[in-house]
Amino acid sequence: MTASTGPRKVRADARQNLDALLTAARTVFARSGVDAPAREIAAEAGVGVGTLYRHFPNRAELVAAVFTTEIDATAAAAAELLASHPPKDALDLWITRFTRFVATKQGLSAALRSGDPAYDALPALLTGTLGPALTALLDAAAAAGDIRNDVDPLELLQAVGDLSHRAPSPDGSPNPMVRLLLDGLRIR
Amino acid sequence: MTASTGPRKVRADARQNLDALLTAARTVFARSGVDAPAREIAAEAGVGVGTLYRHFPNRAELVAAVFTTEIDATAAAAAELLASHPPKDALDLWITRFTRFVATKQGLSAALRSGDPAYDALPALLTGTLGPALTALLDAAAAAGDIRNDVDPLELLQAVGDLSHRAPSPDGSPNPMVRLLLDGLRIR
DNA sequence: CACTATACGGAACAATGTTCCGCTTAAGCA
DNA sequence: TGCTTAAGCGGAACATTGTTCCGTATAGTG
Repeated sequence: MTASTGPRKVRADARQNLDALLTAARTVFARSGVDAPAREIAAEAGVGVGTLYRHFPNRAELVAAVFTTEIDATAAAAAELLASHPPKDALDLWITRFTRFVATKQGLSAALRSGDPAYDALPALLTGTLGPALTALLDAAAAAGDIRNDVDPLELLQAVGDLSHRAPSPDGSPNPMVRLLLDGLRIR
Repeated sequence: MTASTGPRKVRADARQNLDALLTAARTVFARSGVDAPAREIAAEAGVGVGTLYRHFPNRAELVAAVFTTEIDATAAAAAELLASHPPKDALDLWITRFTRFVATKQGLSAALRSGDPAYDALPALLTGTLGPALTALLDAAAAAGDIRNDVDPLELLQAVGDLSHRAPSPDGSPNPMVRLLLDGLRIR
């Protein structure tokens, strides 16, 4: 028995359109990058732009909504990796995964650092859910004496994002510059 | 006696307008960032947009023209630093200088990696003149056994640019993430 | 089945990069 | 010095985009 608070039920067509928009956005982002025109997404969803903006106050919110699931999964992976690998390996593996996530989303990296207020929601999403995950990894590796402990997780997260625009190499090996950055972290 | 090849001399007002545009662009870029509207730059120069586009085929060319001097100076600094410092120090100092240059130009870093074809001229300018400078520094430091020698200078240049968007700290100390990257380079 | 709040579509608006073109004027020449 | 003419100019006009607005359609509710 749901509370009697709701004045009305959400319209069925509204829910459908919302789903259609998310699906369309996923498709279009993959095809044309995160900067794809709103009209293109609306068209792909078979919906007017007005409907798009009714469901998402602006592009950034839509982008955020589309990637939330994947970001949450990435965050969750940190704990799993930590449970099944030595701290340093867990950190490396997780960073590689994060790198691949960013590199895979055309234009995400650029959007993240664009400074364009239209994309304000993205950094918040990333730091909010990935920040704690990375912090856990860094703490564990630092406790094991593998890496220095004077690095701000959020800064590192941002930095790795900055370096992750190149398409990932087919063999799955991480971006060489990210590797360099991680080497800088290591205590030798 | 100049050659008789020139069908006509460049008009005096054209040359003046070009100077005015460069000056105006420098001013506006400093005030509003590299993404400032073309109209704003034209207005600041007291000139129509048509004139702007007559002198520069697109925004990127204008941006490139404005920064060429400074970029050339930065490239030249490499040789000087190499002559007056141990290789490793020269490298550090130069990177710091480059970092400050990028960080100082609002939006330059974003423009560089935007992938927007409108800015294609910028990476070419940077890699073209700064690439050789950095190569010389890396070669010297590698020869001295200070750093690994398996790093692509252009990739490193790009990476440092990617990490240099934050405003430089007032004390002139380099970006911590750039520092980390350089630590990764070092042979310990 | 009627009523109404919700949601919709898409025209309209604003900002921006870039192109076009009729008018102006500096250079070259007599 | 005055003419001719091509170089150069200004800014309106066009195309693309993000976002807002509003008259119309309709799902939920009683």
